[in-house]
Amino acid sequence: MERTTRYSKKREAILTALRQTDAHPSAEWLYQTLKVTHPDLSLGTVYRNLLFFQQQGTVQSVGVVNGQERFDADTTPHSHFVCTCCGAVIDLPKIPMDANLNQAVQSQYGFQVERHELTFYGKCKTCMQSKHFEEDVLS
Amino acid sequence: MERTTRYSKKREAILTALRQTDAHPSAEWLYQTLKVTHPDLSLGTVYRNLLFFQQQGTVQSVGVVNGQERFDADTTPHSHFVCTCCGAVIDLPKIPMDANLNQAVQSQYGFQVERHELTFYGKCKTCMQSKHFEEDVLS
DNA sequence: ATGACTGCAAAGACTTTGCATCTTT
DNA sequence: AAAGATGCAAAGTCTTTGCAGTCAT
Repeated sequence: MERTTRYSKKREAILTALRQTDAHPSAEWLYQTLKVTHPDLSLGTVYRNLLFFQQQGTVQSVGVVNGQERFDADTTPHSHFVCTCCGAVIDLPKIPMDANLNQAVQSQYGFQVERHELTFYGKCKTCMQSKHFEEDVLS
Repeated sequence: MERTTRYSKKREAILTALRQTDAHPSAEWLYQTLKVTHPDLSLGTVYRNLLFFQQQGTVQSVGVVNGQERFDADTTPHSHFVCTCCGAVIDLPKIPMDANLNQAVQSQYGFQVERHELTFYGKCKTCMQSKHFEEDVLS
């Protein structure tokens, strides 16, 4: 039996929120943001729909930052910068991904490569300017 | 006051175990492995020492795979392959990292870039050969 | 009506932490 | 003796899940 998909107001709201931000939010962020307009939203629903979108290919995880998984509605290949100080995840459209690398790994190692991620780590502008020498939140 | 570091048998064992494998193990893996020779080892100690090594720069995290953080005692820049089927993390020494990219991001975006990671995702040879069409364990 | 979707809360998984004890220096 | 390191267990976070009720088709 094929499992059918039905419309859901919450699901639509979650995807819309994810598409309207470039913050690569966590489940918690989406939950807090959407609770304003959808007071009866449940955190479990956010998690369930994020999983749904990932299986659908609509949304991709950009990894775990500071213990929280972060999501991106832009599934086209692009690299990211992660601030080890504040945890911000920022798109780097000017740093292109090399699609040939997948093939290179595939032929040199014999793996079946689906995609790759290019992620930079360091301090974002805001954190660079902060006079306080605070500890990085990331290892 | 400066905090001094003292020798510890357990700490040495943890680092040695991490250096002797290329499996990019999790804390749990190290704990289970070392419990054989160090029956009184505690999982908390493994976590505490992994944090210690990271702050020291001796060990690096290669990210969270399947909910578990994975560690690498090889801190020289190199790329990785993550099997989305079995969770294996494999070094790709033949796929070099481009050290210039850090500088490129730094000058084009104004961030203070410390390092970058290049990670490929797909199926390893073992999982490719498995006749069973099992679900990927990763999203 | 059927079965997908949700809220709620409990459970699960991984990691951190407090405190008494043991070790290193 | 002083202070770091550990064991143990409790606590803390983030995520998943069971179930009864709700909603879309």
